[in-house]
Amino acid sequence: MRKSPLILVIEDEEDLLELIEYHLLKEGYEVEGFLSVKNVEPFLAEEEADLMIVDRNLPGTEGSEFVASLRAKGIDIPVIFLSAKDQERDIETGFLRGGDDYMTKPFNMNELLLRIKALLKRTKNDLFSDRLIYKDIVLDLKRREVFIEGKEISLTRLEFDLLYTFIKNRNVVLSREYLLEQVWDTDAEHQEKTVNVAIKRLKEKIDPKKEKRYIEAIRGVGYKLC
Amino acid sequence: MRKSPLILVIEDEEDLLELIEYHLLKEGYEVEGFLSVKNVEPFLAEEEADLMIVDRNLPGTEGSEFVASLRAKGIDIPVIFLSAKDQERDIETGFLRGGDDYMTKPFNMNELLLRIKALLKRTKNDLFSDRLIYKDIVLDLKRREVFIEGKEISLTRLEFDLLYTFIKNRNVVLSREYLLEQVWDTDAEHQEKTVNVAIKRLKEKIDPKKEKRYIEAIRGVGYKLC
DNA sequence: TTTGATTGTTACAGTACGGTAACATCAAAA
DNA sequence: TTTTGATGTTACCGTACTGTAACAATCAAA
Repeated sequence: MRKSPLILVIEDEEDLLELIEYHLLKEGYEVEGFLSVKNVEPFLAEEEADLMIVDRNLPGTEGSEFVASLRAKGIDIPVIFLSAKDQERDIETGFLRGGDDYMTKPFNMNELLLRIKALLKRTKNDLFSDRLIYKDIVLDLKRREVFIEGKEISLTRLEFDLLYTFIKNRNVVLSREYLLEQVWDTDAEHQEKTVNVAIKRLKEKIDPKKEKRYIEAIRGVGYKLC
Repeated sequence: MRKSPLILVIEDEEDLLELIEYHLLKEGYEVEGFLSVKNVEPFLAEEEADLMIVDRNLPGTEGSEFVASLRAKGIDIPVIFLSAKDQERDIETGFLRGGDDYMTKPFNMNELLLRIKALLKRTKNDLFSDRLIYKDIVLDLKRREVFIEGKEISLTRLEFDLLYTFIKNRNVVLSREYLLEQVWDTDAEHQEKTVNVAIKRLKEKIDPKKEKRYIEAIRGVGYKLC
């Protein structure tokens, strides 16, 4: 695993790209540069980047559209946008998300480095507040992502909420009644059998080979995670 | 009482040890590092640690054996094991206890920090799990676990509820009628004989060698725990 | 010691419970 | 619209649990 953060830089002006890469490397970051959007996504399929620096004025795609398309696919990396002075106004109109930042060209390299540092720190702190870990299961609450032994698996809303409830109450036996209250709509009435099936489906996803037995049925009482 | 948790790190690679120490200190933990197993136990005799990070591949002793030997002496500190990739498989085969965790090298420092946080929080919470104790019997009500002389035994719903009722009413003679009311379905009618058999089965499980005689029959009246 | 009542033990059968799959329903996406 | 995926419902099966009855052991009083 990586010791220092990996930063992607997507910038079509080759000189500027090299300048940024140089400074980032000097700061001890790992850097991967791209002259266009083309090869970024395949790269991300292989490597987990910590931050992207994206020029908004790329040939072909708009930088912000590219980022939006990544987000639609669940790739959620904080971004620092580089934009021309005259685009400054657009910035405020929505495409910037909570974790993001931007700078207008021409910019001061020191300021960029400072912002990178700040952004990385911020996202790192976010991880602390939002991740729930049980054995080799990691739940990212904000992103609603689940990793088991480091590999991501996809859960439905119900399954995620169910697993979340179990991890929050690890080792405690939860009755079907309680689970229905916590996980299902409070107003809708459901049979307790419904819980059985939901748990069966969850088990199937988090432990398809039935090796781990994370969730156990406690006959006559309910279920528990142990 | 310590302000921040004390974490022991046992790792023979000096660089890695220093790296871990550095990050733990930065997170505000108190840290004590060891290059080998040798001085750990004397240290534990003096100081109460909250967590240990133990490399499984130490020169001389196997990390897990060392931890097992501590446990045999009643030193019961949660452990995060660091193991090489190819040892990953052993992990499941038993030496990992309920409170423990592990990571495979090379690992992500952030993830280690997350797991430390989670583990510390969990063990802290565990202290508050509500338990009912009678002599050497421990009932954990939320988890529905029963320990006798420290060893867990498994009870069915009926047996657990029965034992619970007895411990709640220790030294009091309980009539079969009362027990039927308390433990069995209130609506279903049962013979009083049913209680006899249920208690016989419970006795069998909590005292198979018939040494303890926890539950005693009071002729003509009922049963009591004494 | 004997006797009858009470309790313990065992075997057996019925039941309830949980797992599973198949189907139905619903909502969202294409 | 059609299609897809998510969720609820139902039915069925195997099994763990539990009630019952029959019998054995024990106890207490005579």
